[in-house]
Amino acid sequence: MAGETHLQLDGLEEHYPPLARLEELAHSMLADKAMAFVMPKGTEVFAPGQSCRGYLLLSHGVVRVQSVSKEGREAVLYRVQPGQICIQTSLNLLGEETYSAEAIAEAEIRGVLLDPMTFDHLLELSPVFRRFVFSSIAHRLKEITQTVERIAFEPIEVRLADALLIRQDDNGLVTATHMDLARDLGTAREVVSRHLDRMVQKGLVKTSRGAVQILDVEGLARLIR
Amino acid sequence: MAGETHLQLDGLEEHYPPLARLEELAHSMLADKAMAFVMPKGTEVFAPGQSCRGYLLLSHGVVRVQSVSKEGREAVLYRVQPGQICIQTSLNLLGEETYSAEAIAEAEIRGVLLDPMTFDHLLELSPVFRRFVFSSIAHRLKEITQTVERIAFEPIEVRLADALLIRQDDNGLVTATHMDLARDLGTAREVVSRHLDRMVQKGLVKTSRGAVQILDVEGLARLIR
DNA sequence: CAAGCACCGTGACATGATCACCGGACAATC
DNA sequence: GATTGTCCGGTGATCATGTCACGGTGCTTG
Repeated sequence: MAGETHLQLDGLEEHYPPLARLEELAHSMLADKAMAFVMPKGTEVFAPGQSCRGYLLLSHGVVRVQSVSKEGREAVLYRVQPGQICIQTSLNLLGEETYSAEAIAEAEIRGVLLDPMTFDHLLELSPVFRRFVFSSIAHRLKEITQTVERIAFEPIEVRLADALLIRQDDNGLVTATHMDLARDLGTAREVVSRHLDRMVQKGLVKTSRGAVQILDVEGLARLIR
Repeated sequence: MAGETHLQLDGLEEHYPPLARLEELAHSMLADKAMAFVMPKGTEVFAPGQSCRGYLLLSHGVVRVQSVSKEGREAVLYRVQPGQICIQTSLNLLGEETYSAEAIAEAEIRGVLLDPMTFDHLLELSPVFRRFVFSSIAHRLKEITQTVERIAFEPIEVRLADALLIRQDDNGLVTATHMDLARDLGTAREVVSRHLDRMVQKGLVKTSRGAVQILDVEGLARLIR
């Protein structure tokens, strides 16, 4: 049983080495109280109204956190990668006012769930855990700051090239509709279509229904610089 | 001496009541180790390169945190109000990569400076302090999320009306150049000038060199809804 | 008072957002 | 295999915003 629970932490430690050096007491507490979870791709980890009771430590998969406007447009704030905390939950836990962000699992996600009390205890007794939490928060804040910069200052073409490079698989294939990409960038579908057109003209990509095939990674990367 | 230091905390407690209920030990530690500071209006609290060694707890004044693009355009990320922590410093302290945000005192600021070690000790021994820190972070994250939403979804007119209402003094006077307002919104001066023109046409405001006089607060507020 | 500078106004143009609409691709069904 | 409905993508018109290149005006300083 203990072995099984310990196994659940391995994924975390792999992505965040310091967690492997957790103090004896903290480690056993984490292994004891943390509840492993698996959620399928597409799960809404948290939504504007509903609050998720606990802190999520991610070991596998990616969570997209996005804000939704009244008119239904969306923009990605940041993505939570393995080895990080989904601190958005702490907002809900602290009973802040209504909050218009939602989190969606972009792939199957795995990790552990910490109840608020255990989280607080770990903060209290483990300097290592404190560093882990704060570096996670720092990373989050940095990402969202870069999001602001991109939306405010970068032209769509650059942001689109960026999104394509991030979403490509091993073969340079991006499985996403124009609408998906538009949501990612916080813009409209037509705008994405037109820019993809230009990229096709330049021989950078090839488009098909529901997917974009990258032909020239180097060329896209040059656009960004 | 102790009395004097205690006095420095009063401002904080006033804005964040829970801090007044700090545990005995934590309170004396805070009073003992925290260094009071006063910085004049316009001080650069931290800049992209230079890192400020410590955590700032603000009791008076406002700090504007903004991001700066390569081309020199700026956009306000959020403002730190009295009773809050300037957590941006924690980013620098954690040795994250270069960071393109800067913080500027919009008025004379006062508060206390906590060295990293004391900060960590307080986190360890005081549940109240932990709640304070996390609610501060939650607030920050919420503000910056709203910033993303505003930049991505709100038309300039609305954001300008918002900025004017926020910056007005007791008499409805906004002491700022068009350029200042443009920086606030992350847009260009000309855009602000033209929108102010329209507001003048509608009788909402009156403009003069270096200042905008609000004539119809209700009208501006209606624009925002 | 002359020069310099900060502040503001303006027109032309490029880019992005919005709206309305269309046609093709795909899946499910009969 | 034909029919139907839905999702996906293309297109033109129009408006909002950003960018560029000016020019003017009032304040300040020598």
